[in-house]
Amino acid sequence: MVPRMSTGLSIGQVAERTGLSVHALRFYEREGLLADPVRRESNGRRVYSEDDVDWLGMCIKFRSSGMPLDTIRKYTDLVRQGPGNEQDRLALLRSHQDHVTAQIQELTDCLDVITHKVDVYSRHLAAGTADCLWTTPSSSTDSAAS
Amino acid sequence: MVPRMSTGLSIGQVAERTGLSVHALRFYEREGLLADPVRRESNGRRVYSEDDVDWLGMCIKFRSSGMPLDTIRKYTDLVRQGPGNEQDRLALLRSHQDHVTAQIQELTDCLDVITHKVDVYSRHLAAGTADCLWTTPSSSTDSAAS
DNA sequence: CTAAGAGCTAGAGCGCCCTCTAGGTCAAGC
DNA sequence: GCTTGACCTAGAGGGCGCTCTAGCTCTTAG
Repeated sequence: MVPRMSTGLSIGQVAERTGLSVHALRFYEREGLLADPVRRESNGRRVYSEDDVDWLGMCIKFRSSGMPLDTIRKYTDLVRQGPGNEQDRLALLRSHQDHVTAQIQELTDCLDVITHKVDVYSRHLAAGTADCLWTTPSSSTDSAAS
Repeated sequence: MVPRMSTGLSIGQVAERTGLSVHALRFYEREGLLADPVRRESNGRRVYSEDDVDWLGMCIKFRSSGMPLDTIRKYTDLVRQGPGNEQDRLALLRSHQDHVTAQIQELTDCLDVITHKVDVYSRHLAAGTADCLWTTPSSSTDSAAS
């Protein structure tokens, strides 16, 4: 089943497309993160399909939203096992969805704090570059901005 | 029994309040993340002030929004140096603000992908638990959900 | 014929951020 | 007096996610 011979990509090409390093690609493979085993040329070189690239794209999304490699492997295993475990996949995805949502919330909270500090400093700097204010390096220095 | 004066907290109490471990608190201190040196009792034990706790709270916000310890240390150094470097502090904060904004964007994108997959699986599971569909464990298995 | 360049494997190394251990002090309670 | 528990220091250890090295094979261009 080689749907498209037309696109058989070398590891270097996949690295370029995905932004992952060749090292990372081999590493991901060793770690069992690829849905199906990468084909090899007669000389042993990896040949990636478009599906592989798509899958890697999904892995990258998972990773960049903080899913540990271990969890990606679990998901991959489920998919590899084939039909019948969709509720497990769904549970895993939902769990991650919750996690990402929580992360966004957390970051949004942090952003509020940071933005507030930025505003305080901006205003402080705008209102007189002369440093007549701010004479005490004590507690008020920064906590005023918090 | 350590009901101190209104402000004078042991490392254990600070750990409890902040959620950091006592190890982490000592580690942060070693790493120069505290605005002013922690006071000590005569016996050498740390005594934290409310300001220290506030500062730590800010560090935690920084950390949980992905600021490396190194950057927190730089910020701390600026604050410790006292007035006169507000534009530097502001630059650092703005830079982090951008970073956090980008992270939120990234996570939001990931969440879209994940939510889409969740929807696909939900629909699939809702529409017949019988697994008459989904017969091929080949490419369509998961990429259909992507 | 040679050299460059891409690929291969196995495994070591690294950066970050804690976390834990060893070995000790001190204060309070039984 | 002895144990318990919170604290101390210095430094080792560990998890994660890559990244890099060593030593090799091929293929291709000059």
